[in-house]
This record gives sequence, C-alpha cells and structure tokens, in this order.
Amino acid sequence: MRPNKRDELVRKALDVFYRNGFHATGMDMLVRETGVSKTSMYKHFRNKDELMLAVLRLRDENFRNWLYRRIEEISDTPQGQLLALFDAMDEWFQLPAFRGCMFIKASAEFQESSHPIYAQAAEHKRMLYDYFTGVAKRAKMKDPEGLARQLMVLKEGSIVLAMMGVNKNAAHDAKRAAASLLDIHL
Amino acid sequence: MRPNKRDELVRKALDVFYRNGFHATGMDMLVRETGVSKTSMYKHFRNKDELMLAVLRLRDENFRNWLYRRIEEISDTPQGQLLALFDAMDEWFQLPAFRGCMFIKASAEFQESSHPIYAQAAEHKRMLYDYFTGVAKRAKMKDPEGLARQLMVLKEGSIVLAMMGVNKNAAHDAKRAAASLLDIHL
DNA sequence: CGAAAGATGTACAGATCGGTAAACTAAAGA
DNA sequence: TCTTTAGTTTACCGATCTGTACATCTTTCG
Repeated sequence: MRPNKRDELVRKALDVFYRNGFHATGMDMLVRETGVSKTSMYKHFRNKDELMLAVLRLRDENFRNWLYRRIEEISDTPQGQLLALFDAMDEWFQLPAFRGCMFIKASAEFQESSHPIYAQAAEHKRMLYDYFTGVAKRAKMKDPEGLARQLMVLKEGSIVLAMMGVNKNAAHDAKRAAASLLDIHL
Repeated sequence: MRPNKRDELVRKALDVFYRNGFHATGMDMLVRETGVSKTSMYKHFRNKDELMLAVLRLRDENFRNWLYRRIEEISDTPQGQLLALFDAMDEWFQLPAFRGCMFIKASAEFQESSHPIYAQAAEHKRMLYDYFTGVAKRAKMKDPEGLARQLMVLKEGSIVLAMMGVNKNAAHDAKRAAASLLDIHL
C-alpha cells in the first residue's frame, strides 16, 4: 500500500464524481475507471463515504490553491484582488470541463446537516469567506466582514447561473456589482 | 384513473424528492410514502424521469406563484418590489422546511445539458429573470436587463449560502447589496 | 344481474447498489 | 531463502434499483 497509490485513486475518483455526481457514481464504475480491483479500493477506503470525503479534501486543496494564486497573479493590491476574484471565476466558467462547484453539488446531494460531507462542503465556503475577509481588511474597507459576505453571495450566485447554463457570463455581472459595492465600502 | 389522483401523487412526490434528493429517492420509497401501488404509479407516469419532470413543473408553478404574490404584497411600487424579493427570500430561508432550491439541486444531480430535467431547471431561472427584467423596466431603471442579471446573481448566491448553512442571513446581505445597485441604476 | 373496463396488489425480473471472503501472485526485507 | 505485505482475481452477499406480468378486485354501464 504505497502512499501515492491512494492519492492517485482519489485524483481519479475526483474526476468521475465531478462529472457524474455522487449518488450516480457507483463503486463498480470507480473500480472500472481507475483500473484497480474492488478489494484494493476497499483496502484504501473503508467505505464510499470515506472516499468521497477524501475527494472533497483534495478538491478543496486544489481549488483554493488555484484561486488564491490566480487572484494574486492578476492583481497585487488588495482592492484589485477583490475584483480579480471574478476574473478568476470567469476563467473557470469558460473551461470546457467546467461543471459547477463540487461543494454546492455535494451539499445538494447530502442535505442532512449532520452528514460529514455536508459539513465538509460548508467548511470550504467558510474558508473562502475568511480569506476574503482578510483581503478586505488589508484593502482598508469599512465593514470587511459585511463586504466579504456580499462578495460570497456574488461569487456563489455567479457559479450557480453559469453551471445551470442560464448565464455563462455571470462572472461579468457579478464583477460589475462587486465594483459598485467596493466603492461604497472604501 | 381520476384526473386529481395524478396531481396528488405529484404533490406527495414533491415533498419526498425535496427532502431526499432525486437519485437517493427510489420508486419503492415513493410507493410507500404515497400509499399507492407500484403498478398504479407506473400507470400514471411512464417512468421515474416523467414523474420528476411533473414534480419540477409543479414546484415551478407553486414557487413562482408564491414569490410573485409575496413580492407584490410587500411592496406596491416596482422599486420596492425589487428589494422585496430579498425579504421574501429571507422568509423562505427561515422556514424549518427550507432545504434549498429544488432547481439548483436538480441541475446538480442531472448535469448533462441535454437532460430534460437540466433544461427544465434552467427554464425556471430564465422565467424569474424575465420577471425581474419586467419589474426593473417598470421601475424605470437604466439597463434593466443588466440589473435583473445582477439581482439574479444575488438571489442565487443567497440561496446557496443559506442552504449550505454558511450564512442563514444571506438574504440580508444580498438585500443591502441590491439596495446599493438599485441606487446606481436609478 | 352480468359483462366490459379500469384500477389494484403481489410477485417478480434483471441489473446494480455497497461491501466482503478467500485464495492467489508478486515483490520486498530480514 | 523465508516471511511478510500489497495487490490481485473471482465469486459472492443481501439489499435496492427501475420496471413489468398477471391475477384480482371495483366500478360502471347495458
């Protein structure tokens, strides 16, 4: 049981779950897609829930790392970074592989607030909120928490409208709204 | 096969799907909850997809009727109605039975854009967009379409944050943001 | 009453669900 | 070389999935 084997399984399972959803993806399918045997799969993960949680942890790490890096590449001032969020979102939405936010979908499939997957998904959003609060403070905004909450609303809303195919340019609309709100909070 | 029997089945199935999700709810469970036999169920609906589509149609009718009525009860001016949207959202979020938006969850579970359930969910959001565009026009806003798109972003974002348990008062934050945007579009 | 028509319950088909038992191979470490 | 360990295959478990065949019950109409 080499340590990187498990990581490789999580990486491949992430793709399948992201494309197919959680309930709709069976362990048999994952076994087929990863090439590993079912017994080996259950050597690495006690059950499907544990695999899904590992997938969400990896997704959280990948996504937040990408987003923070991209935001800081686009702008080197805190104010600029609060807007750069929506440029990064737009880049994400335009990817052919874009299928919405995995955490929104996870909490849509596991709605009981006691379920660990629900908790994990919420935690991801809370960490993003904390990050934006920090940036808003560095940008000398008044009420940085309130601004961060508003930016979160704009971010999640644009994701939903892009994922539902209602408005593929929702990030632009969100950015314009964010720019107005930033002026007010300056 | 009385005509109201089918409607009653759709009404009961709506509750179960809304609480439990689509893939996680089996026909056996629906048969148990509705008290009807499986054969009768399949007399009324050719398959599960047809039942889910009927459920979404009913949900669309119920939700839009409730929202439009409530918005017009809260305010009788077009400007006030654009803000009343978020008061109505907050009332919805605070209901104990609140479990998020059924259409967001539907498109999260059926992600292929060719799937009729995905299409139906997107259509619901488009009809809401058309409604807000109309109200924005009546409120003499400049760029009513752009404003309606921004309000949609705020609305969907607040739903997601409320359903994920991240911010149960997301409607307040969205309303404050909307008020600022309205000033700009006046 | 008696027959046709419609709705019902039972019981099941075939596939797939998450998960496991057991016997095997391959390779690395002492 | 011998033993431990990782990973394999195969076959299976009981439950549940969507969907159906068929016999029975109810209703309605002549």
